Amino acid sequence: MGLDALVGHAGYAVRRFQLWIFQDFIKTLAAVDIRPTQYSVVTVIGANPGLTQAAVAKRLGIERARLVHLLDSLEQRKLVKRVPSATDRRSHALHLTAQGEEQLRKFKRLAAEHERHVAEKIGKENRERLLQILACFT
Amino acid sequence: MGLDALVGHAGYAVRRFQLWIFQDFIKTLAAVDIRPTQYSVVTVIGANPGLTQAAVAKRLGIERARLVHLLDSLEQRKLVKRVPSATDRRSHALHLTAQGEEQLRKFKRLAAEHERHVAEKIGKENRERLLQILACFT
DNA sequence: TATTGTTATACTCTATAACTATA
DNA sequence: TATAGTTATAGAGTATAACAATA
Repeated sequence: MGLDALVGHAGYAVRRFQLWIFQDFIKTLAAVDIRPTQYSVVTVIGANPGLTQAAVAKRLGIERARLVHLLDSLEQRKLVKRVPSATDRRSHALHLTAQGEEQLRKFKRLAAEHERHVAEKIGKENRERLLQILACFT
Repeated sequence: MGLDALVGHAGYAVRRFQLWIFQDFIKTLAAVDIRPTQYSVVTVIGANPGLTQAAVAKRLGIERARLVHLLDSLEQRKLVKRVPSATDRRSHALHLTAQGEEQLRKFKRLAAEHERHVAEKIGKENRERLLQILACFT
């Protein structure tokens, strides 16, 4: 069975690849129950303590409304905390808890393992090339 | 604001790229009201008339249950028809209508235009490299 | 007036399970 | 018993709009 025009479409290949990569990520981090979006949120807060919700949402391309629920869940799990902002009473400063910092190190180790799966799948050099080509989207 | 570990993750870049590419596809084909998944279904049926629903679903990595609704919509729009199979009364042979064939040519012209947008965004050679790297996922 | 976080709604997509009619 | 198509449901993800508190 032929795919005809789909073979020449970057979007089709990228979509299939993205599905594979997310499935592997979810499986590799299943023991800590962290999904790709959760990982991106915890990582960005860990690297930039004190950010507002609006700033995180904008940087990661997530809707503000969706981030509310993501943070609710992460806060319940004691990984993240919302601290009242000192300068703007509308906004929250986001921080990792001590437990969040500790867990993040574990998440990163597992994410690195996932990344090795990617390298095995498409080749180490191809993975590097891919990151270079798509650097403008990060 | 830094992304920390996210910068080195292929999955993050691929996800952001995929969102961009789908948005451009949807916008470029808005005049004919065709989304990426619909395009992939019509294209595969056009290139392989007579396929069963199960075969299309498996080839494109779509759930059988979801394909039912996709085909309902495409059939209502007179682009696709379900023909009773001659050999297996459980299954349908999928075909494009005459109108479907005609419309598909228009879809392909617009999809090619979208593909040029991709080439402009990441560069012609990078697009080629990307297709080569991800060929194993099609 | 505009922005922050929140709530609510709707629609798409994904993942299942179960049903029917066939094989 | 297994498979093809269908129906139904639940959970993510996306896209909006609107609201209260605050700037």
